[in-house]
Amino acid sequence: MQKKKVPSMVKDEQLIKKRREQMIKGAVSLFTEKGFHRTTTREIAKQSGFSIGTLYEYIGAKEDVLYLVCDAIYEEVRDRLKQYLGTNTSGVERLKEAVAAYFKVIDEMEDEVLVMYQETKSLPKEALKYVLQKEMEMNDMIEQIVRDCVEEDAIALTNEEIKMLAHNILVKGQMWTFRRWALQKEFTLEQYTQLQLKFLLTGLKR
Amino acid sequence: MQKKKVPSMVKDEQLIKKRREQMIKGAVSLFTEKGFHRTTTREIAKQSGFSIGTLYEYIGAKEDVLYLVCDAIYEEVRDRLKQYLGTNTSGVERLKEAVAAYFKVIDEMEDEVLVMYQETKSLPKEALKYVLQKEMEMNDMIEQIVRDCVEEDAIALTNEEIKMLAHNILVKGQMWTFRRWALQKEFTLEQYTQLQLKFLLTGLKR
Amino acid sequence: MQKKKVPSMVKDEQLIKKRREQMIKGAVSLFTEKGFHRTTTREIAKQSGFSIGTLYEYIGAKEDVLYLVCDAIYEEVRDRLKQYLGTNTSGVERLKEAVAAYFKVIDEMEDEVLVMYQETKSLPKEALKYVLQKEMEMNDMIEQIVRDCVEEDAIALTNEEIKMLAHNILVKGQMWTFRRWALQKEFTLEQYTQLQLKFLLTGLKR
Amino acid sequence: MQKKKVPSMVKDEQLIKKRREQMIKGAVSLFTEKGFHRTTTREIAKQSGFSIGTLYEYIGAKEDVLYLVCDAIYEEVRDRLKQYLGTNTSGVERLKEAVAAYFKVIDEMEDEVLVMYQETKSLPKEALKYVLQKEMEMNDMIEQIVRDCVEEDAIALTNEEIKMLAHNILVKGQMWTFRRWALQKEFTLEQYTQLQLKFLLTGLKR
DNA sequence: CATGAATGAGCCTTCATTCAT
DNA sequence: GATGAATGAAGGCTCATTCAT
Repeated sequence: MQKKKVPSMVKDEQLIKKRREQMIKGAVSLFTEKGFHRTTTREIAKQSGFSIGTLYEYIGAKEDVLYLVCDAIYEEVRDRLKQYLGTNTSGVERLKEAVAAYFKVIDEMEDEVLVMYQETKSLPKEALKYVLQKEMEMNDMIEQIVRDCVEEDAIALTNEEIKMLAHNILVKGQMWTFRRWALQKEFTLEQYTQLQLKFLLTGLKR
Repeated sequence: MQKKKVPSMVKDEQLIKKRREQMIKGAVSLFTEKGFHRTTTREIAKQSGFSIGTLYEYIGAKEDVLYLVCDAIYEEVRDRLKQYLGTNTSGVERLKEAVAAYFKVIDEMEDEVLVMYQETKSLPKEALKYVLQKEMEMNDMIEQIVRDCVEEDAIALTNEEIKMLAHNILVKGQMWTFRRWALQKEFTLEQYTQLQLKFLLTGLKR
Repeated sequence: MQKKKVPSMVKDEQLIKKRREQMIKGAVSLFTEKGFHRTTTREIAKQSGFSIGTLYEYIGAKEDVLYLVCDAIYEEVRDRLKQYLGTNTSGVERLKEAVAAYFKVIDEMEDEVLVMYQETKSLPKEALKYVLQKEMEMNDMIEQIVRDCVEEDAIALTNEEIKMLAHNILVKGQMWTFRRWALQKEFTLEQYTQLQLKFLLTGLKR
Repeated sequence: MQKKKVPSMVKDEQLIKKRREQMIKGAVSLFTEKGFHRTTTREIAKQSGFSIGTLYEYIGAKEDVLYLVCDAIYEEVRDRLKQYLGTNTSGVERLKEAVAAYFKVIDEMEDEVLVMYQETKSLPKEALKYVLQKEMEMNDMIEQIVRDCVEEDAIALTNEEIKMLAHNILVKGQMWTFRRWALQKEFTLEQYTQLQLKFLLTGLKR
């Protein structure tokens, strides 16, 4: 699927990038605080450091901001994840490292992930599809890591089980944010990671 | 915490109950389709089968509708769950049955649960607290079932593990709705239940 | 001009009178507190001791309540004034007594007079005319008393002066209510009366 | 007391002033015709020559319009009055001129004064206080003129009498508007002024 | 006669978007 | 490119009035 083209009146690609970065940063903080719908375009413009007129030089509609935000977050989560993913280990160990890395990324980008997670549904259909595809790519990344384990005979899983496991891992990451009101009261990230890994893996080893 | 009193101009308690049931039903279908913020009070009234004026005879503000919806869903999930929970089995078997029952309830109330799940954050602070508490009660219910298993020596878990497991089970139920775009394409409820039970339990047995 | 007919669904004239008295009493207290426009018909009904449905059995529209209130107040002011007006004196003495009596009535009915005074303009045209006519009758009453003085040669005034004096007296009564935030801080009714009489009369005597 | 700050989204102070002047002009004509409560914000916007959206760029709430109107009128009355007040005369003559000037101003601003006079009570509490204070300033202005006469030995009055006289003069000005339905039928402004001056002064001279 | 639930026109206000400067 | 004043559709909510019981 094509990356959605967010329209801009401005030619200078460099400038577009810069302005949109300001925008995303401002928007995330506002969305975190009051959600997408309760945030006005004026507020976004102000928080981004420019006028409402300028905001609309770089987007076509308010929803584009949300799209940009979601897109950027996915990108960053993926990039950071790749960075953390040392490939020097293998088998279950690699899976554990991957999960821990994923959780770490999520924790670092708590607010962003939560926003993305809660507001995605407000995207217009086209954008939603695209973002959902990004989510599936994330899923595929995780799935691949699991699949590697299986192929290395480190664990034995059917194809369906692999898919399910990937979903589970993904959600366990997300729930660290959307259930933080309960989880982060009881566990540190490390505890959370260890416990979840235990639940995830125990019995999976040969 | 006190149940939030939603104000009504109408005195007949019976009627209030009836109208609010209409309201909740209408609202859920709309919230499912377009979300809380994109749904107008006029639409809610119409879908509920009465006028905008009448709607406001039974609520004080739009947010009250959301609260009523969330409250009703929790209540119904809990009631149905209790109904399904046959107490004739014990140990791990009982846990499995409970999880299956819980998943079944979630599946039956898909739309409702999804709405509640996605829109809860739009509640005003007081109402949010109350609803979050309901969520914790659900958590406690699951936790108790797990705890029973542990006390029967059916499984061995630390206190923290019990808590985490309860969270996991709860979320695994919810994700059936909020990831349905992926999960329900690949799995039937039965498959989903079986697979999740397998992941949940394998290795937990003595 | 005809007294405006306020429509009623009820036949029993006795009952109409009773209910409307309740209504006027309730309405005055509410209008005093929040003004005609900010008072709802529901509030009037409640304060009057019956339901909104019953209210509309005795009036045709909200404005009728205001009309009824204004009419009743004029009536009462006039009645009380007549009562106070001992006819045993004559000349300037009688004028002074009349003014003092008038001021006393105003003071006793402060709230009512103020309401009438401030809300009259909200009456529908027809009713306004009628009420304004009542005001003119009041004017005439005062004028007559002044005119008597002149005819008795107690004071010398042209016809125009008589008219103006009547207006002045009337307004001096009303201002005791609508400037009470200033006047009643500085003067008692007695002081106010004495001072105003002095201003009114000094120099008028032969 | 601080002048109430009416909020505006627009930054250009010059523009704010201009728009608010349009607004006040439009609002006065509407309030005169139908009163504050019966006038809608849309009507105000239209009459002012801009859209409802623009109206709200210059005020925070409908009541602000009323406040702006009242404030502006007081200001203008005071300014005009100062202008008319030639200081070349003294004693009773000066008082007479002042009263005549005041009446003239009132007559010129009939509608405005009447509006202010009748709708003041609809102001929110804070604004009401502020406007009442303006009224007291007016009072003080008149009082000072009277006091000057007394100090010049032109007339002899106790302190209380001075205060009362100021109130009387003020009200005699206002009544020219709120009793115009009667007074302006019978008198021209000049006649009214002469007669009132006569009543006011006769006997006050040494 | 009394009641009060139902109605919907209409109000105030917000805010995404445009466009002249 | 940047600005921010202008716009008006649309939303939440109120309340005078009606009418079935």
